Amino acid sequence: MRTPSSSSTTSKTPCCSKVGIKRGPWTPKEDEILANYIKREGQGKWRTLPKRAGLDRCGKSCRLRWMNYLRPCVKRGHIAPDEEDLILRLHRLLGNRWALIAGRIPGRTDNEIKNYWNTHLSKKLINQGIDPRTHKPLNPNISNSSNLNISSATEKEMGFGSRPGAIGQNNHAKLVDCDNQVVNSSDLNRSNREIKMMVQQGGQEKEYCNKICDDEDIFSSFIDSLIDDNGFFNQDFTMLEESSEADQPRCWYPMDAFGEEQYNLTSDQLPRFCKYTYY
DNA sequence: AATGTACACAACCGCTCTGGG
DNA sequence: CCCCAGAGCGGTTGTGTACAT
Repeated sequence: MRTPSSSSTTSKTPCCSKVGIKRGPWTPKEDEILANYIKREGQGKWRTLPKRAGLDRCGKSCRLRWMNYLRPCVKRGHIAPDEEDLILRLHRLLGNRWALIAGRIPGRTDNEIKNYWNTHLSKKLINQGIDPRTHKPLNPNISNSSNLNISSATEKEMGFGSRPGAIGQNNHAKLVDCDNQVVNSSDLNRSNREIKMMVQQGGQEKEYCNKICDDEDIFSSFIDSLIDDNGFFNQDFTMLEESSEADQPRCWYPMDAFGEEQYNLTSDQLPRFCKYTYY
């Protein structure tokens, strides 16, 4: 790890400019002091925490050590195949938003996922002929991604899609914001969270939902739905139908899930994404 | 056995965002 | 509106270790 003599090669001063602040690997004793202090006093006020706890570390270092290593909920060890698949899907949706990705994988930290991505998954994708940044084939001539061992969910397109199967050939969909600008995956948790879905059906573009993602929980559910194999994006849009109850908030759901009968469903019975997609 | 190389991951850095005064 | 401190994020680096020569 870094030693005091190996500090940044730039001329900028490090965050811990104080002489005498210890850097580099944490000792078991330091871990114990930090963990005991946080258990006793709680976390926060990182800048002053080292002094209060009696550590010769900077606040940032303490925070990092706690968040990435000492927290009781941190799960360490081998990344399971299902976790790996989830990381792949989330990265395809969110890009290098490690904290956001980590937030959806219980017990894993952003640092751990970032490291795992850089040391394992990016190389794995490259070996499979996939650009790890775009999740698209490195060689444009290779279009059949089913040979590339990507789950169906990771193939979902956020813009207009035309992938036969999950997205019908004649019905394409895109997510747009309130200005009708296409929302890319990297924009999903940015400032504009009013998203609606535009679906092309029979030559016409229909608006299927809007005003979603007004708060973190709803946005969180929206992300869930995007990465869920059984979620909306895996439905064939040819099966979409609208509720027509005039005096109730209308929402859409895939017909294949409920048949063509009159809907009489509680919110709990609706697909997760649909719960929030009124218009 | 000695040396070199590649890899994994903990830790650091600079930057941005947010909220309070 | 501005300033500042605190917190958090993503990119990068350094070191220990496993493996190859």
